[in-house]
Amino acid sequence: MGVTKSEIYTSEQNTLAVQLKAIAHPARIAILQELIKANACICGDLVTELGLAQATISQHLKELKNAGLIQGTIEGVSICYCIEPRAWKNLQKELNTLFSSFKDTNSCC
Amino acid sequence: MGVTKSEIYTSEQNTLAVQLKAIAHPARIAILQELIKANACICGDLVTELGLAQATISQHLKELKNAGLIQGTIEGVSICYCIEPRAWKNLQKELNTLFSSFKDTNSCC
DNA sequence: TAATTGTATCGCAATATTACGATTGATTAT
DNA sequence: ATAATCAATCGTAATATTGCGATACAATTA
Repeated sequence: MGVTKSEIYTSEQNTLAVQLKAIAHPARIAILQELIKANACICGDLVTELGLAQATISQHLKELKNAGLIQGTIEGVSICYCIEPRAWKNLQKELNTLFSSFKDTNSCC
Repeated sequence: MGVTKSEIYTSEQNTLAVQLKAIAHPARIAILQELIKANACICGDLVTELGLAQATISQHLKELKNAGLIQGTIEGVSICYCIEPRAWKNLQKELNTLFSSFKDTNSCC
């Protein structure tokens, strides 16, 4: 017990949950905003930008990468991170579908 | 250690993370979709609808309520849940801001 | 080759989450 | 009042997350 019962949900619900969980942390939100703001790839500046240890940042980057939301390419000594456009837009679409499926006509509470 | 360092982030980043975490679980996504689909308040049908124990559903509902995304009103013996329109639309707006702040012009990776 | 630099991984401790049975609390019906 | 019904809470077990120091790895530079 204590483990999410993924098998009782649709794959859409599961994947949406996984991607949402990836961005549901202030550090990872901050990282994504930095990547967007830079409008370019960012290498190791994230460690100095946020107030977290290098190991912690690396772990957050790994989770964002696992969720497919960012990508990293080797750029000499360092590694270049940026948004993965396809997954980003896809998540945006999924969220938009979910949120706009609610019509405010049922004010029954 | 092991606790999120909320103090190093902006309040916007923190509240967005809290609300995202609330919907970042397949059971809670399913609950929200049920509430929306019913286009009306739903009482205890959620337990039979999803395959989870009553205590578990109640706990998920509590988390959604804590995040302000749903509201429950007493309806006789049972309790009526529905989307909280204001918080729902606000989160939609926040997410739209985040997602559309990314312009796909920086294909440098 | 050796030193340097930037990043990933390991191992650990603290805390949070998930799920559920059992119980409690509140409201309606008998 | 008593029983029935529905939901919240408690307690507990299993697992996941968060953060970081220490270390390992990879690529460049001296």
